[in-house]
This record gives sequence, structure tokens and C-alpha cells, in this order.
Amino acid sequence: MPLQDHLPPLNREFVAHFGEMGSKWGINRTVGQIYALLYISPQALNADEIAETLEFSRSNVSMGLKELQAWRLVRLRHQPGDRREYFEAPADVWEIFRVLAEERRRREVEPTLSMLRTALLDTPTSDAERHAQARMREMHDLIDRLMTWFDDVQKLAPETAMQLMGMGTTVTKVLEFKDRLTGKSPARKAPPKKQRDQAA
Amino acid sequence: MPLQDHLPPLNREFVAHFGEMGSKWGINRTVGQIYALLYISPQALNADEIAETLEFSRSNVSMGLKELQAWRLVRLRHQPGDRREYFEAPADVWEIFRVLAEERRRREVEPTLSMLRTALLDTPTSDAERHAQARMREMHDLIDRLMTWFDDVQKLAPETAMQLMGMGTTVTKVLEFKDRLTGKSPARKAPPKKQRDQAA
DNA sequence: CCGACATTTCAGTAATTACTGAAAACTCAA
DNA sequence: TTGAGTTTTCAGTAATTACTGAAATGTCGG
Repeated sequence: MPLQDHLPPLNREFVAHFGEMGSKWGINRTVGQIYALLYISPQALNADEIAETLEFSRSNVSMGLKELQAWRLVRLRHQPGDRREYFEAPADVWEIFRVLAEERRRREVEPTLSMLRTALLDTPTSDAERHAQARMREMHDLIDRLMTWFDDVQKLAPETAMQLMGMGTTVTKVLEFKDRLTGKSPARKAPPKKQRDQAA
Repeated sequence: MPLQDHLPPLNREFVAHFGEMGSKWGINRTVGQIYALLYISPQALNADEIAETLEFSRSNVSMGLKELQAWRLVRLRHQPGDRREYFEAPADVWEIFRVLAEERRRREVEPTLSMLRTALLDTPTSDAERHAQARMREMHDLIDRLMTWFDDVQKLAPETAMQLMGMGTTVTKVLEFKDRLTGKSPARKAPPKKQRDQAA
């Protein structure tokens, strides 16, 4: 079953766009295009089909797929009676988003947090260091909070998370109400640590 | 007033780390370092001080600062009786995060949404296009929802947003309760559009 | 308008990153 | 074990991106 050599215009444009986008992220252009192609493909594709469609060398496709696998963004399949490996993107976009966020966190956020925590353990030996450390603490606390919160959201099933997102302003109102009850002033600096989940 | 030629170790490490991180994002290494330096600096710095401290060429610093200004991540100041321009990062890390998110959205998300919307207006002329378009719609809807929700969160004052983040699991419980009242099944596919803010 | 100081631009070059073809390695059926 | 089919590795090269110094441009105070 020979795949059409040329993508229809709609598909072509989509693939090209994600090629460009890829560069703006750390991802390189060809990896972006490969993923875009898999994403809009109705069935799993093998490396040769990808190479032919996108006109990349076979080895480039191999490297791209390896990277996508490292990012856990593609699934590997086998067709009965065919030794080649077929690749596909998850059917659920939310799943893709979730995995992407997890990986970025593991690769970028965690190392940063770790570096900050280490730096915060040192005793500063000058005003410059003292001030830098204070700034690092602020950054650490922000990232730490964002991540803890992200964990909470991520634990939800997709449809619940979607609901949550549809509730931004509603939640604000809940908070405003809670403030009115608890007597305003929302604890300016970081509170003792882990005062989360105060409601039952 | 000659700035110390060499940063203390704590500061040096921080700057180096953000140099590396910069590469993983689209941002280049030197821009990352310049920003890290400004971030931990107790006072605004001029381009020469940055160039000397980081040992970059003056022109490289100029380009880096230009890019940081394009990202709205630095403020420009003037010292009385000094014609040079001094740069500083916002004092509030939350503000930095917010601006970063806004800019990434403007540069990356909006063009993607726009491309998707255009593609969705076309009439598909083959099964390949039909399927691709369905996938694009899924992606469009996810991004659109994420952005609307992000808008809502962003409108909140920093401390309120922080509170919201400390409430992830609490909010889940609110939703579960609501589900029990409204009779379960949480509307699988995208509901009519704008069913948001159903609560008073 | 001049001239000292400051910033920006830009062409050339350095450094990095991406891509390729050829060879090696792997896999499995016979 | 062989060998056809397949994937991976890797050294070399191409393409891109980053960085520099020198020159141009801009900005005041006088």
C-alpha cells in the first residue's frame, strides 16, 4: 500500500507549521514535522513512509523517532506479518499535553529546583551572595508552588481537569467568599509550608 | 564604581545554570545568563557592567538586552547624572512568570490557534484531509480551553492566584460534589461552547 | 554645530546543531 | 547459520545560529 507521495495542502500546512514551532522550542524542525505528521495520520506509520512523505533521509527519521520516544510522545506498534515498526501519536490530545508537561518538568524544572535548593543550603559570604540567595528563594518558592499545584491538577481525570479549567472565575468567587469569612489578609509571604488543603 | 570582575560562586552558578537552561528553551545561552545576572543583582546594571562581569562583547550584551526588552522582561532606568541606561528585572517573580507566559502565548500559541482556525474553515477534499481536520479541531479546542482558563487565572491578583494554586485538591472536591448534585456524566465532548461560570 | 560618550548595526567568523550516506548491528525465518 | 529486511550509529558535511570588532548612528551638554 504505497502512501501518497505528497500530502494534501491542509496536512502539508499543519506539518510545516509545527516544523517552525519546533525550532522556537528546543525541539528541532524535523522532529516537529514528524510529530505533526503522526498526529494527523489516521493510522500508524513506519519510518520509511515518514521519510518518503517528508523527504528526509531515513537516518534522520530514525533519530527523530528516537527523540520522540525519549519524550514518550509516540507509541510503537506492530502490524501482523510485517517486521517494520509503526509509530503513532496518542489519540487523546489531553494525554499528549500531559506527557509533554511531565517531560518538560522532569528535564527542565526539576534540575532547576535542585540547583536552587543546593544554593539555598550554602551560607552566603557577602552581601552579593546574601541578596542573590534571597532572590533564589523567591524563585524556588514560586516554582515549587506551581509544581505542587500542577500535580494536583494532573491527578484529575481529563474530564475533571477540563471542568476545572472551565471554572476559573467561579473558583475566584469561592476564594473571595472564603476571604470574607476568614477575615481578609491572604498571608503575604510564603506561609509556614504545606498549609494546603485546609478545606475538608 | 568598578563592579567586582568575578561573581561570587553562588551567583556564578546561578548564572551558568540559566545559561544552560536558556538553550533548552528557544532563548540563547548568553541571553539567559544576562537575565540571570539581572535577576540576582541588587541594583540595576548598565551594559558595560554586564559585559565585563559575564565577559561577553559589548555588542553581544546590546543584542541580548534588546531581546529581553522585546520579551518585556527588563525595565529600563536612568541614574541621575549618568547618561548610560541601566537595566533591572522586576522585583516580583510572579510578575516575571506572568509576562513570560503572556509573551510565549502571543508568539507561539496565538499563531498556532490562528493557523488551526484557518485550516478548520477549509472544506476537506479527501479522507486524509477530513481526518486531519478532525484532529486539528481537537487540538484547537484543547488550546482554546487552556488559554481561556489561563486568562481567568491571570486576571487574579498574585496572592489570589497563589491561593488558587494551593487549592487544587480542594477544588476537585467541590467539583465532585457538584457532579453528585447535577447527576454525574460530565459532558464528554466539548459542550455547546461557553457553558463556563455556571455558578453565581 | 561640535565633540565626548553611549548604543546599535552589521559583515565576517566561530561555534553549534542538523542532516546525510555508508556501514554496522540487529532480527528473524528458513 | 545464512541472508534478506530492518533499524541504528557515526563520521563527515551542510546549514544555522551565536558572537565579535569596527564602523555607524544616536544623544547630549556646551
